[in-house]
Amino acid sequence: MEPTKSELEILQVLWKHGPSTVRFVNDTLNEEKRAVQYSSTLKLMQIMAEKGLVTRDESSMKHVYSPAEEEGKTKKQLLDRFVDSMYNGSASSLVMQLFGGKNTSKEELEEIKRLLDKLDQ
Amino acid sequence: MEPTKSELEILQVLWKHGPSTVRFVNDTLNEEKRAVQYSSTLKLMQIMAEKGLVTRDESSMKHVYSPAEEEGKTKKQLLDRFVDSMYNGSASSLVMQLFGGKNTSKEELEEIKRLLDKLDQ
DNA sequence: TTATTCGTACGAAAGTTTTCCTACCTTTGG
DNA sequence: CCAAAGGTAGGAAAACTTTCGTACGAATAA
Repeated sequence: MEPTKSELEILQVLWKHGPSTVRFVNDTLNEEKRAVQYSSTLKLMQIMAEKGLVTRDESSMKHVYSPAEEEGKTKKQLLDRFVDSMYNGSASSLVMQLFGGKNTSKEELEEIKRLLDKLDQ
Repeated sequence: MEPTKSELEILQVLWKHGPSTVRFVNDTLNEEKRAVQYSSTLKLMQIMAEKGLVTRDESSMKHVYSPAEEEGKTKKQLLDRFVDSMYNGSASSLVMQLFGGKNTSKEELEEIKRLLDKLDQ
């Protein structure tokens, strides 16, 4: 299923830091993103567990939540959806949009091409 | 302001076909996307006019709606936001995600590199 | 032991987005 | 002229997302 905006923020924390408690996720969100109450984060993570976006280990009193899907898999899925809805499925259109502006340096373009070369082998 | 998902669908129709009536947009959505009532599309487009996402010409009885912003400008904005929230602002991460999978052909990669070369000049 | 702290669960409510019913006006075809 | 078709406006409601107060049990420290 599709994570919402807030759910995605929580997933990012889990992907970055590994299996975590609600307390940890909430603290991280408050540091890195925005003020939010513990009970709000808890609620959201409970909903995510119901939806199957995360799993949770209830063996200890402090439940430990883990992402249900790999970061790459979920992100690729969201990216593909984005490309479909915005660029009619054309990845190269997206790339042009991304680098077509004036604010892309020669160096950055070279870097990208180098990365693409690696893929090519 | 940020278009919502449905609003974006409407903008896409307007960008693709130029200034249009509600009737035309609604028909197009029903053909290309999903079943939706005329009055729903109307309402949405009225809201978009209020928000300033579209302008409308009321001189005729059939109001004609136009996108307020250029397609490229809006899309670049949304794309940048996407890169920020998903890839921590790293465009090359996104590109890797996009082409990193097994399902990218050599030809497609070459095509992309050719396009990047053009930008480089 | 007992008060405090920390955890979960639940429900309500607020905010946002989407949908559509209905009233009412204008245009059009017969 | 009159009925039918097609247009806008507005409000209500449904659906979805987000927030948080509160109850209550478990752990902890004094």
